[in-house]
Amino acid sequence: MASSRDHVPRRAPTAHDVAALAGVSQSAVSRCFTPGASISEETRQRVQAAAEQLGYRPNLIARSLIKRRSTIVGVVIPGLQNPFYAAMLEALSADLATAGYRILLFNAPARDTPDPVLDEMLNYRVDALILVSSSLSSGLADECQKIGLPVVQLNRTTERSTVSSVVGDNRGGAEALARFLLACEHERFAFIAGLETSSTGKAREAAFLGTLGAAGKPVARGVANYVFEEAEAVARQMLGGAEPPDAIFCASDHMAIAALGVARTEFGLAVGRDISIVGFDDIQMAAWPQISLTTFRQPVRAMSSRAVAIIEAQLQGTRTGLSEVVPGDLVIRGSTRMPSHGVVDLGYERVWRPS
Amino acid sequence: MASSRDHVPRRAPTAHDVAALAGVSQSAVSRCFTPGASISEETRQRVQAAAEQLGYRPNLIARSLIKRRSTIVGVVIPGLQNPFYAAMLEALSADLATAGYRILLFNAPARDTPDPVLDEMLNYRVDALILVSSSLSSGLADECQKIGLPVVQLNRTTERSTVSSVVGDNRGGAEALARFLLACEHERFAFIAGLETSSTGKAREAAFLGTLGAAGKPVARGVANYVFEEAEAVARQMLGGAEPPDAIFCASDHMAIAALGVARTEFGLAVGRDISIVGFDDIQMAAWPQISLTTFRQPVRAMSSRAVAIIEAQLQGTRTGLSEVVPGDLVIRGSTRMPSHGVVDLGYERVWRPS
DNA sequence: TTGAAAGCGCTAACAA
DNA sequence: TTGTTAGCGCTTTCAA
Repeated sequence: MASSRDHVPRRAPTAHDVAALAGVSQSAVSRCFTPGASISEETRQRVQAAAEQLGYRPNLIARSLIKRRSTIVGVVIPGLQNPFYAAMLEALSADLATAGYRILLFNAPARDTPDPVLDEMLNYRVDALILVSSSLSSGLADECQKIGLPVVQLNRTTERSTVSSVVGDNRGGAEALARFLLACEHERFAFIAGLETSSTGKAREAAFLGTLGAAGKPVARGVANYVFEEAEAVARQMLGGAEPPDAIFCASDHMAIAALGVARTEFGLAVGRDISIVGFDDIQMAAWPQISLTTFRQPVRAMSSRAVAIIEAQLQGTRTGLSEVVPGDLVIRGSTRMPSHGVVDLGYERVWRPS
Repeated sequence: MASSRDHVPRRAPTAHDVAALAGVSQSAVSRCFTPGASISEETRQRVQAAAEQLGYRPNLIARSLIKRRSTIVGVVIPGLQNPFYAAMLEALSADLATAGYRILLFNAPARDTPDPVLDEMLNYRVDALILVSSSLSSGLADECQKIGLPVVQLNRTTERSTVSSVVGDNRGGAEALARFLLACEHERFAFIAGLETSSTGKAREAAFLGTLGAAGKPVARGVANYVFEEAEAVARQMLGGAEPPDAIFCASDHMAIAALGVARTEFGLAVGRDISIVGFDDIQMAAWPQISLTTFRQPVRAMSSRAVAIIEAQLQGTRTGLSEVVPGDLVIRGSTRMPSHGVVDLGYERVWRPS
């Protein structure tokens, strides 16, 4: 049997312990670990040696308590199974790290106001909150504003003046897709919606229907809640119907890929000829050769860095309730016909930019 | 100009403020927010009312300091662009939330010992550390053990006795894939490796080469560092060579899908007849009809929950350095030929279980 | 440059 | 059941 002494969990050494060993005051130890502090080279050496010997590491929890800054940002984000969110989290992680922040993560299915969760985050005294595809209740929004906590919604708009938001160009993108499909000379249109409650989804739908309506085209509609399997089911039902659509716009790439699979493998359709299918986001997989999905890009990196920039601005000054729209491109791939005008070849990809 | 008074960020109310308003002691307020504490119904009401009025929320930072428990677990995880890691993070998030923990996230490219990062996490006094596909330096491992901090490596093995680990069945899986490809009567084998330094990758490669070697089959080899584009390049080069392989094992699904795309779209191969391509992980996309990749499954949910269970066990007792292998299945899809024996149809999927 | 002392907001004995 | 009293580990005046 191994010596049980090996397993005794000692408490971590404190600045006090280091001070005692180095023969200095505890505040000297603190100064040694504070960048701009006034401390002699000799003391610093002594302290550093003692700290090393003991394996001392400054307790950031204690520091946060005193400084009233945790350098932690709370990030609330839904379904990482959707590559769009995974990419967004990766971007946020990089941008926040650069700005000197850590992420306290909460990953949960998209809901409108995950209040109990947010309560938790606020109790941890995060320095700011980033809500991806979800929004704040008015009570919580007021509270955040009262204590000066920056909040930015990513991929959701809000009418609350105290909450900032960053979104892709939902209106412009959906309108472009509608015009693009018209340019491809399609006749029977369909839209597969995500969540009924999503401001983002509603904006895309309104712009798509509006543009098509102005051209005198009706649009069939289904709802798939941003769920892959539900999108398959909706597509299956649409394509199996009496007057199947020859152009489908799915509110996200993830759903569009589901529809694509159904059209190709279950209905044997030549996607890009018989039928065009488009999505929204431009996730990584949209560019895979087996997928090759035409879609409107939401520039994840740009959206993330704008969100972080807004937080930093809000943490400095007093400006609040900023709202930004990040523009994107309509990327043309193999899942659609090629229109006769507006196609611009950038070399590594084709985009649609009608005059 | 709006009244500047609107923007004054007041400090958040403390238990002290609540106590003053409610006319009780500060400790009464504390008790009111401590589940099992002894407090009269009347006081609790008064405190609750005051707390509500002020918008009080207990400061968990202060609580952590005193309790020496943060209820935060540090998670270090690489490339969320790889759906395997995104799924793993989602699973960890769910399991840790159930166990009452929050996640302090660090997302960075896979390296062996991201020490500066880990330093940070330890300074935040996380209650435990989960390292996905990366490992601890011996110095840090010792330190963690000294202060009784549970560490578990997920998807990496270790020889350090103080660090626990949870991995999929890398040996068994790679061996099964080798035997499977032999049963499919392939002749010219190739292996596309991930990172040369990954214990997981090495185990897969050794088992694959070993099994094939025992059958007298040589194996061509390339390295793609788990990067999609690199895998495409390696596949392109292999398939364009003099004696192209008719069976390729990629160390991850992500790379296998890259190879699949090249084989299908660039070389016009009938994958599943001319050539078989297999991966490892069974990510969501492997089941997409356009992909349909035969692969060995790493059960993400099971791995995550084992990791969390180990942490909880380690937090309770003294057991340390546990090491678990979570079994998986070889899932047969369209990217391979169908062997003449061992195929078991489960209804929703086919797996390979030779007698 | 240094140390002493007073907290940051809370929990946990200990008395009352 | 309550209030009083020490701290948790650190930063930050303030004197020395």
